[in-house]
Amino acid sequence: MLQVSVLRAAPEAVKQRLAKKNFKDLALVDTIVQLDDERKKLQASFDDTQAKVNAASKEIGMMMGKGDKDGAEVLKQNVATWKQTLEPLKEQMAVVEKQLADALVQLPNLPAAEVPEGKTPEENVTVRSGGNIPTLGANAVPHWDLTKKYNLIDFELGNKITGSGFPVYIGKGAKLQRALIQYFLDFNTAAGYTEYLPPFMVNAASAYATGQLPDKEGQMYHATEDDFYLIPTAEVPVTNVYRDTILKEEELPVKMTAYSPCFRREAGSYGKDVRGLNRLHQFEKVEIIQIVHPEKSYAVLEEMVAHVEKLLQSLELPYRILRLCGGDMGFASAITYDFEVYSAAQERWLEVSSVSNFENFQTNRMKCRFKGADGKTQLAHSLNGSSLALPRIVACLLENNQTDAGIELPKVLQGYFGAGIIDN
RNA sequence: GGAGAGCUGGCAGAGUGGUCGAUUGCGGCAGUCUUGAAAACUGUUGACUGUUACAGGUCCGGGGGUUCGAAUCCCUCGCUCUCCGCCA
Repeated sequence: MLQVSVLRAAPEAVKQRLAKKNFKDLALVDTIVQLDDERKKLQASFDDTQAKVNAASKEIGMMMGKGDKDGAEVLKQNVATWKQTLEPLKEQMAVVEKQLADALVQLPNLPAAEVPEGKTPEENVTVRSGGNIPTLGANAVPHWDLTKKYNLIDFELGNKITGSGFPVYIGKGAKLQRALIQYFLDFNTAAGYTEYLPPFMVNAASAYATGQLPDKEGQMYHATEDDFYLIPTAEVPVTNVYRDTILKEEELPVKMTAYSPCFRREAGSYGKDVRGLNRLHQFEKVEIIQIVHPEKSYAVLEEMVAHVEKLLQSLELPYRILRLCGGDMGFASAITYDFEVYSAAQERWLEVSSVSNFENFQTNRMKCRFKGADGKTQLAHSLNGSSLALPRIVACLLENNQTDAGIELPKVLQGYFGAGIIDN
């Protein structure tokens, strides 16, 4: 959530930047400043009266001590009168504060200067690409045929047990998942990330802190009996490690990585987009998260992009890195790089990672701060990225590396998988 | 699931109706001493809000209540610990 102080300082500049993000309701900025004015006015009036009540109460105590019951009685009358004016003020404040908070959470984060203009995915900018797009033989097939051929994943069985979008990994398919998770975690911890294994359900406060609530409530599975949400990404529990925390400056940067299954309701998608492993209700993902000094967050962003790129290179997959345009970026992000790998049999690019700098948008909501060398407390910056999401990586590994003998695995996975090829 | 105890500042731990936003110790920071460090001594050290700066206001697990006045009394919710039961 944006800081009101930022809006107050330069409302017109804020509107311009919001417009870049394709945000329509720009008048909301003025509304928020007005509500904040009103809030301050009410608060000042309330505080003044409260101060009088406090002073009088103290005096009553002293009078009682001296035995001046009559004097105390007079003051009690005064306090009673003041308190009557306090009640309506309190109610008005509650209303204004609620309106202010409701309005504030509707504003998305401001895009960074280097975010390209644009409204649709077509306007994203390709930063660079790497790897080789393979030329497949005439008998090459998409991954949903390969998983059947080698008995790696049973989608229909998942339908029976749970519903569509909940695949069942079997035999070598299950082992490949385990190999990838372990490889990704090892790759991340080798780069200095501390591994976490977080809860897969969170309470509402945690979901609110990372911005899943209130805007994306419908996208999470909700266990209503206990009011817990199944996590849509490890970002939610792991970022919340530092909710309501004041770090010491020397504790930064905080680097965390976590594997978790991810649960997404993702209603309303059809056809080829959701076939096979392209879009699921449950999938595996390894996430990286950093909490850093505000002055360093953009350098760290580049570091994280390079990290994910190195990981993709080690998997020998053809990839490209996109800088998302303003209109295609997420709500909380100031800048986002998407990583896509090329699915040779489907002949399309699939998103496998998204690396973002949230600046202080998340940390403001979470109250994640640090105490600087000057003794001042200020908000930290947070960043995260997938490193990596499994299903589409698996889709590309299977499709791009299919041969008559079986699926050839990249070198880095062979030790983890225990073989160099997936065959019958 | 049953019974009991508890939740106070980074940590430990006082405080049971009135100058308490909170004694004290540890830790942190600054200084004295020292070639330097340690020890010792002295001072300092919560967050939020508000103001140009003061002042002022709020916060003792969350919420509500009693009272002129609540960390302290009452209600309620949450959590932690101990014992018993059950259990991967």
